[in-house]
Amino acid sequence: MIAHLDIDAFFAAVELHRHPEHRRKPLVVGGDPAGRGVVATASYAARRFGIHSAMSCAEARRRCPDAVFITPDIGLYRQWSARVWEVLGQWADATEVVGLDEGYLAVGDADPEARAAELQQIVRSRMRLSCSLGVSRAKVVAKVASDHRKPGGITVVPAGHEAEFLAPLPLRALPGIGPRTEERLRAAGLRHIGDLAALDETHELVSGAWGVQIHARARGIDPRPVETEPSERLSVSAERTFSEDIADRRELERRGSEMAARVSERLVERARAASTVTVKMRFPDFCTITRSETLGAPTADAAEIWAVAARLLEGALAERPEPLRLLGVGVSGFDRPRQLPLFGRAGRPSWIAE
DNA sequence: TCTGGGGTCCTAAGCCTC
DNA sequence: TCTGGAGGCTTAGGACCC
Repeated sequence: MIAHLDIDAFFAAVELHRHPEHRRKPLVVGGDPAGRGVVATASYAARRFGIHSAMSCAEARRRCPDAVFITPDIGLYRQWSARVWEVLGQWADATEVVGLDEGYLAVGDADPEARAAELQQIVRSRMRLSCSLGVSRAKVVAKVASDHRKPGGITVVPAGHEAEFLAPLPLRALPGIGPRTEERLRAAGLRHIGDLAALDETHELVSGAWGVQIHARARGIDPRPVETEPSERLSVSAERTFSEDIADRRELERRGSEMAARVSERLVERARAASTVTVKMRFPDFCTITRSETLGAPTADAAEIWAVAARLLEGALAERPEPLRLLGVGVSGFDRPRQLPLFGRAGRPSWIAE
């Protein structure tokens, strides 16, 4: 059996350990409520005001002017997360960490209820954190189940009852169905996961690789194992939403070249070079476009990455000469470098040709 | 007054090669 | 030499996730 463990309001819970004086107050971890930030995590006290993840902080403050707002400290959450999964790793046959606050554990077939309670107790006693667990034969069902009784709940779906468990739940409860897909499915008259599961395999909505997969998952079929090896990263990027839209080209170039330098640093840290450069631009109306170019040879050099990105930015702004709300620089298409940089000059790894 | 940042995966069109 | 299909690559965008 596979358990999905999800730490309840993780960022907020860590902040409450650091700031016990806020324990009784609604707490929001996220951006500046006076700026363009959004809510990363809201404590359960804040959720009672209708505040939830991804809501703009300005809206959150409107809903609860007395809430305490805290800027996320990702480094701290990483440390906590690493400790949680280190502890859990000693108690499960295998663990797969997904993000900072959740993951899967292989827990064997004997008394899953007791195993889940044991894991929950370990997180509570060793880390003083509350978590919810879902246990099932199928990964996707375990994930949905962990969300079923939050916070602090345990839901075990016995083998053979996966489809039955999923059937009455709303479409959005199934991972992979976001607002757009829900809208499409609802337009076709579907309301619950069971409606999707009941579609004939030949139905147009469940055609294509994605359709076949979501159809299988709706029926509780998910053969993915617990993956203990973290997958290789496929892209690296840096982006920034500006506090005010920027029209000035020189300012955009300054910000963009900084992002290229950050991306380059991260490539060098990982001893990687990339062959595709992408720039992302978001205009004041929130319309977002990307432009990318694939180079003849992979690079990790900040100046080279920025030279390509700047050209793409220039081209896009020639087509649409408007201020930018967001600018991003990213790279993908990784290649192992020919050799590791032993004595490379700062900002210019040694494997880049002079 | 809305709407982050860093990712992955899928699809589709256009182009190229075999 | 022309045609057409298959399939890969590049590019762009969309959707989704934590």
